[in-house]
Amino acid sequence: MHEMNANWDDLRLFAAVARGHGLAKASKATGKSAPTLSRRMLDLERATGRELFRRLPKGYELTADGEALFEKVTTLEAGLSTIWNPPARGKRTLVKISAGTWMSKYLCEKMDAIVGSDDSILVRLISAEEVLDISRRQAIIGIRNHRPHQRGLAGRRVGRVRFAFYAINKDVNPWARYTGNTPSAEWLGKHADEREIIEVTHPRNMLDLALAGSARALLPTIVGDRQSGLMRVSETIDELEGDQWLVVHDDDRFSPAIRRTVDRVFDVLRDLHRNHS
Amino acid sequence: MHEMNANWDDLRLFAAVARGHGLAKASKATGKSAPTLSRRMLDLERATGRELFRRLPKGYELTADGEALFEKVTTLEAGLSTIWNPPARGKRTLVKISAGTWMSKYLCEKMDAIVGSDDSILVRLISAEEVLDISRRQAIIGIRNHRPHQRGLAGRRVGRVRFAFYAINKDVNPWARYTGNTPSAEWLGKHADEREIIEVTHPRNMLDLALAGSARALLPTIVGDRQSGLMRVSETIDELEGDQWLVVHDDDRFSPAIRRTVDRVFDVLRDLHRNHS
DNA sequence: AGGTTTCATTTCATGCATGAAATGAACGCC
DNA sequence: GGCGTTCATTTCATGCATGAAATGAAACCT
Repeated sequence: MHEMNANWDDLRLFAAVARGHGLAKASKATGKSAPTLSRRMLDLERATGRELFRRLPKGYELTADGEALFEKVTTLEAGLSTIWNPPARGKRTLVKISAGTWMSKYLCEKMDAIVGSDDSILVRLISAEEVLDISRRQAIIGIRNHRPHQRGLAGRRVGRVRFAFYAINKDVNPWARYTGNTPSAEWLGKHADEREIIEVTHPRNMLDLALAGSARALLPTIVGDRQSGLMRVSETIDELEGDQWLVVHDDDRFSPAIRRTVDRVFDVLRDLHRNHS
Repeated sequence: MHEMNANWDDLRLFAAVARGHGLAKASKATGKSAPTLSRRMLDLERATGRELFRRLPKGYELTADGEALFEKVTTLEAGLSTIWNPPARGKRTLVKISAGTWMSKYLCEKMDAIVGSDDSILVRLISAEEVLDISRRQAIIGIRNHRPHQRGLAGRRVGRVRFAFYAINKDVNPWARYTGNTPSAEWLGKHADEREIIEVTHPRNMLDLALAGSARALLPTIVGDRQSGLMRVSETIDELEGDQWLVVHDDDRFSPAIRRTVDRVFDVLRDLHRNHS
């Protein structure tokens, strides 16, 4: 057996067998069964080319070679004792997720899948139409409609987003118009002309108007197609079609807690696109 | 994850990943696949509660925590380098097996199963009726008709041995009598009376006489019943019935080579008894 | 912009290490 | 001597860690 491939974990188990003077006590200490320990000790004797134990009816007794190895293993065990620190308890990682109105709404529906039983994170969902600065840590995770170009940011493409009008039926003609600074809001401003318009200052009010039968709302198809009580009343708008990205700061990929959260947010978003297209 | 259960082998793999600056080179060095290494590094990060790597498109880069751990692991790796010595090559263990005539004959038939491809042992089969002193290492393994009582000897019961007369047919009347110092030889001396006797000074000559049709031979049933050309021509002799034991010195149980040989001899003998009874 | 290469991660099938159960051995007690 | 206990080892079924294959991402080249 080549040195590089010998299982170091057999050393840890060896120490437990030596301390317990046999397999029975070591089995309790390590959570491995006695048959497994028996085999692993034979593996270790083969790897070292030495007889480490006398196998007696009442248990295992170290040989001189075994005593020497035990000393070496307890020394390295002590040296390793500082590396197995669990993360500080009660110290949650704040994970700021920024998304627009429609994505925020969806993430709220799926928050159980994002947080679950993970008590090492504290999620703050920042619902805003403007783009927060991830490189300055205004957000940790961003849902974006552009690929990240900024240095130090990493992006994962989630899917494609299209816009269309939605209403309770085709007879509804007025447009609900959001007056903010988004591509879809700008499109509405450019194409409204002399149409009957109802202006709102928050995107969710467009949806309210549509559901009330008062106006058509320009919504992402992944949102409108899932909304009961509404139907699509136009073709999709080519100008507004684009990709959706999950953006993270490179440095934050190193925290297991953040990695897990990123993965779960990504999964949730991918599900949305997968079930839609 | 509790410290006692953390897998030390992850540390060995960690060093390989750190040296190879990623999973691809470490996979070649360790013989583990990249997916496995990826999972094991995540396991280790969980056990330590630290981010050990930056995961980049071109591979893995150690964090400061990772650098610290790498230093510690290479130190312990160096400390362990002397324990993985393979056994000295070309140095065979001499395994002296002592048995009486009939068991020696049988073991010779089964020597392939005992030695096989095991080139770490050299078997010396000592065929003798007298009992060699295992505690003084005249023999390493003994096939005995008594349970070992001597301190430091360990015995494993193989089976039961019975004696009966064998001949080519019931019409053969002379007895072949071995003049040595065994229980069956003594029994023959006590019961021969005025019978026609042919004396021999070696047990195998009794068999020769029987096969030649010149005499009856008192043989263990496990021997006589297997001998083509002979049939049992008497009931078994109660006085001569007894157990057969495999006896080893306790100290010799620690050598893997001897252990293996003991196990194989035991298996071969058990087969004999199992197929017979 | 499209294609190729290299790397890591995910998905899925399966080999093998593991543990439950059975077995064997030794010891102690009645 | 028979029975019970404790321990280790063997046998057999199976859960899970592993690796093959697929997938995704980034970088580089044309």
